[in-house]
Amino acid sequence: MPVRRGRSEKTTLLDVATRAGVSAITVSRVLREPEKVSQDLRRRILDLIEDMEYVPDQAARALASRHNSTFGVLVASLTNRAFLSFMQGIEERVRDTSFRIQYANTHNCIEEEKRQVRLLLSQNTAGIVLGGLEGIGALSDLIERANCPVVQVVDVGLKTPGTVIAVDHIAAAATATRHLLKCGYRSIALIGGAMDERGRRRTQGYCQVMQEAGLFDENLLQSENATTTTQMGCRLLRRAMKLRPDIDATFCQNDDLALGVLFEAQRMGKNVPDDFGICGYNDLDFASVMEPPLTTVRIPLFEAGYRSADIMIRCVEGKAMERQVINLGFELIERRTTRRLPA
Amino acid sequence: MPVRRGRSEKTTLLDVATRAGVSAITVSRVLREPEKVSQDLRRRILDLIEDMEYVPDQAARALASRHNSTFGVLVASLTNRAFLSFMQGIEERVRDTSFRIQYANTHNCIEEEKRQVRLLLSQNTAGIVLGGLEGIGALSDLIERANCPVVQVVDVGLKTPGTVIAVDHIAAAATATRHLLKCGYRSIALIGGAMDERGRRRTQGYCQVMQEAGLFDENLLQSENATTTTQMGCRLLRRAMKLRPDIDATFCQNDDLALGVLFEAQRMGKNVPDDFGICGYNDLDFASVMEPPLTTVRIPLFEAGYRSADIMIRCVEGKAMERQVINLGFELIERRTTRRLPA
DNA sequence: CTGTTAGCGCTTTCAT
DNA sequence: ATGAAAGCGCTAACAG
Repeated sequence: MPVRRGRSEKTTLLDVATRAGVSAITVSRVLREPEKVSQDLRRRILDLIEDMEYVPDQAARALASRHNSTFGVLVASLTNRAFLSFMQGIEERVRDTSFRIQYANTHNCIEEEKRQVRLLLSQNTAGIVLGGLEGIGALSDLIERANCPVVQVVDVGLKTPGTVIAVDHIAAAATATRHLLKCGYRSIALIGGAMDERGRRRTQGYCQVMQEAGLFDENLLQSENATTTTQMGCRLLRRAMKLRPDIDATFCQNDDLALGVLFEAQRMGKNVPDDFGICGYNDLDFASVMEPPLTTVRIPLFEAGYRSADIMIRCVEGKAMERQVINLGFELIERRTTRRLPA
Repeated sequence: MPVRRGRSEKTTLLDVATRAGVSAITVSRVLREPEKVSQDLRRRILDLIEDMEYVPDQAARALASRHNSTFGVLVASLTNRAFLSFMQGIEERVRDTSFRIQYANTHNCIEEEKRQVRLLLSQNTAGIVLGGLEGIGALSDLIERANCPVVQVVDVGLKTPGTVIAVDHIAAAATATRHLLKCGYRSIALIGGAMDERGRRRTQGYCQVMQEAGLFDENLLQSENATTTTQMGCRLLRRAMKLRPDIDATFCQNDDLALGVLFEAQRMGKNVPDDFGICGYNDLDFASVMEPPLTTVRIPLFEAGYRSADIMIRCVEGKAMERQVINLGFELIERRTTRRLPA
């Protein structure tokens, strides 16, 4: 390494102990079980630690104790705004604790998921959060054998060991589609992104409702297996209109897409919501202030992250919990990219 | 811990060595310096490793070698889309290497920055990336003493030790403002977000140009010291118009804000770009497909992330480099939220 | 090319 | 309430 070496060899526990005239273990205790050390001594050592700028070596700690204080957070992709909310939730809960977070991105690849989970497990990670991964099935063996809490954010009804924060994408998508029907739209296109588990479930919810209504048509399904973007929304709407020029509404699998659809619809000279309805998904920040404001389905992703972290922390701290399944629910937020329901 | 214990004690290097009838160090070598072990033996051991599902213990490795294979990435906040691009760049470069990434969020707090950097340094982190932090000055001591590469993404002209990826926010903001003036707008408001270092510099660039033009007015400055959102864009435009109803253009410090300004301007019945010009910042994904498409300044954040990681990796791999300063530049992208320049 | 010895910095376990 | 001894799983340094 071409890099300048730190000038001072770093301070160790022993250095502090020697200076304090005690043995290493006492200093160690001050840090981890302060109540087991007498007032005076404790204070003296604490001062010394500050003075000497002693910082414990996590590697040594992890090796000796076989416990690690980092949580592993695995998500399928970093590109999506939805994941940002999720990560923010985790962050918020972990903040001001001594836990650290290691994020990894599996790029929607099952092999990579396995590799990463195996890696985390072998490092005595304090806990693992799996957000929106693909290989639920493939992972269950690993998860069962885990000796740390594993929290997964997955769709309702998917079987998996470990604690589950569930989101019901099928029901949410069905609700959105049904809403569009109630508003009187008939040719409702589905504008979608990545065909991961969640995407497939949303598609399924949409298809069920459309079939029941006798309005299903494959040509109404437009998606690209990639991260959703506003640009993609524009592109997919154009593509859909070519196949079915009579389309009078879209259910978009993400508000990003919906934003694109709105702009593209404006370019096409359509009047939203009278001629053309739009329903989004996720209630991203801009949804409420678009013109017109976007009707969308809100999934509490921040909360999902927050509670994932909370579960891990409680578990590690011994405030145990049985394996549990938490359903976060969803909410249809009716704004003005869809017509008022006929009275 | 209430959690089920892993059934098998985990396999160690020694286990593999014993089974192979060699000493531990040989197995260790197979993993780290395979060329130093004979073909046959190497293959035999590799098979065994696979068979026994041996995964090296990173903590032990880090402790023994005093090297850690994770990079620390410190950013001021996770909420901003700009950081997402940056993180994606890092991710892309680190992908398919054996390095791991540990992100931390300093919540725009200098104390927290110090704490985190100190922590990373004490853990023999392989490298550190500091993205858009506040305490450049406060950190320089720590950075100088670092024994690993430290890459900072900061504004041009800020003095700091370590390698720097520089962005010239003053010049970029000045260019944007000048463009609006050239288009013939006169009452140009500044719509801003977090007053961190970058924000202040952008403001500075704007102020300089407006002052030179004799058009500066404090009432044209509208900002909230918080993460930019589309909603904030709407709010700030309304606020600005109250103070200066004659505003005919805005320079927004983020495209998020610009999106909000566009919607709000539409609600006010303004005609963009004829009555009202908008210039954004960052060229986020939706900028090119808005209606009308957004004039904005592109800062290559993905590239900043990619190159940060690249520098660290090269440095660690010994393909050394002197401390360097890389200026990524910026680009004004003229679209249609600003009038055509008079010919 | 392979092995021996020592020890990274901390915590565990058992004593006092 | 404090300490001594041992060792976590691995790699550095030196031998052969």
